[in-house]
Amino acid sequence: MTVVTRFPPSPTGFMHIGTARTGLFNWLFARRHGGKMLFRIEDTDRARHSEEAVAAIVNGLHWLGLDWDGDIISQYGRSDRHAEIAHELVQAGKAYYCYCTPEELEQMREDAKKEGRITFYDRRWRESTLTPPEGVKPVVRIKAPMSGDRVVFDKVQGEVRVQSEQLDDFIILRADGTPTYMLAVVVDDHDMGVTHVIRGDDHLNNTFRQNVIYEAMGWDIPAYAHLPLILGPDGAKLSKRHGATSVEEYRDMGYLPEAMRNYLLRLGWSHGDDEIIDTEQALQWFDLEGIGQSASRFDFDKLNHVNAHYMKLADNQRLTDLVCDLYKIRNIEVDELGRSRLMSRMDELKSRAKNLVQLADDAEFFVKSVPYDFDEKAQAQLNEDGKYIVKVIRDNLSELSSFTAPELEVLCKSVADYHRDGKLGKVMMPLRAAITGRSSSPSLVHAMEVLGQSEVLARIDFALSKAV
RNA sequence: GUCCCCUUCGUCUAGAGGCCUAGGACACCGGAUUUUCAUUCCGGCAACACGGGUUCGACUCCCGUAGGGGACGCCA
Repeated sequence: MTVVTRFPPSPTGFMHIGTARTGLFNWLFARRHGGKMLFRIEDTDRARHSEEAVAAIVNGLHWLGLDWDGDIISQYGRSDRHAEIAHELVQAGKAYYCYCTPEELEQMREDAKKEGRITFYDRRWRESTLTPPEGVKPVVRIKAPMSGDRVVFDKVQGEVRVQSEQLDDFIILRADGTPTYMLAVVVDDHDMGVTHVIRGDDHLNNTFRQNVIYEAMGWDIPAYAHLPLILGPDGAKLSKRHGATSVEEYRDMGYLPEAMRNYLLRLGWSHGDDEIIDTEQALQWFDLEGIGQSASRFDFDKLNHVNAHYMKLADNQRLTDLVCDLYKIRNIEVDELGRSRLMSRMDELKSRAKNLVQLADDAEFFVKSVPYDFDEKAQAQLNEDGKYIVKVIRDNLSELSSFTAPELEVLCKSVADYHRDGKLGKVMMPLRAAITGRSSSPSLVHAMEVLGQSEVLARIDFALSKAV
């Protein structure tokens, strides 16, 4: 049997991080078994049908590096088929028309609440021979079993059992003839040949309802795997106030897609003590057995750590492109010279940064040119003492015939020996402030080499003329 | 409120009755390296929610309590 999974987001206009993880798991499982992952938009509700919203999800998926098989299916486009099944069930006596008014339902709901029941519909039209009231468009309800236990065998949660009394005759077709989600998922999953339903825990209860439809139609029930939810760092449901909830936000914060995949994978799935698991490895290891049963909290520290790891592995050319994209957003023009400076120091830059934004901050001085700002700490470095030593360095620098890192280091050391008791920091810090405008930077002598003699001298002159 | 699910260091987790003096990773603390910051490398702190069973033996199995999460729509 070929494995077929599905990725069925609601078109909300962005891709929630939980949706992304579910997508990743479905994708890994399908690919691992040489199967397919289908992509379906859950838009039975006409109001949800939106091209832009779909595009946002597609972009998120692309960025994450996941793909799918076949065309994107719209549930909205399949409503005739859904309605057909609903009517078939009515014909077969497994579903029926219900003419209850919203008021009647509201009343039943209140009564149920009073009695502490989970179900509320009293099935008054189930076997009714009453004449339908005038002018009321009926909904179609399915006949749910009224006694015994219902059981779901879940790949993650194990055997889950519930009493049939907990299920009522839920609606499968609305009064306007459109299908409800419950009907649409089942019909679509069946028609699309889905073998494994891997989805959020919040659907576990729905599974019992959906199985009623499968059974009424005599269809095979797929394997289920319900993933525990991702919570915010404080244990509450992950929401906007925790920071980022959508994958595009993580992209904008400078995380790499391969790092997100690794982090998301480990959040709720494990393979012994392995922590760094790249996608290639995951494709060989992923299984449903490794999925944990409890909800997990999103931890930025760990994400940062994983991301830093993948930053070090990333291709320099690619990182340079990504950083230049960030500079573009910052309105910083990067010419060929700037690019080549970035490239030549990328090995060091990427080993220092936890994410792209940090890398961009760290390397900004490479792409800026002479009038630039000095941050507070840099200004403090350029006091009388600082300026004095920078001036000394400047005089020596201008006479240097070979402007390379080793020689620059020797020079700085000798200046430190001669003027500052051998304390190299006393020399480097003011110099760093002058050249980069900041109090911390990558290796200064290497940076100077890359910047070149005339640029370094120009920067020093600028700093000396400007600093207080 | 009713039903369902969950419960190992602060966090992510390993653990399928004796391998556990409970392992790893992140974070944190200390040390080494370093021109700053960061990296890197060592070392340290830190958990089986609680109460009952079952068993020669329970982190592992069962029951209960507490806590957390989810579901209860003509939403998905």
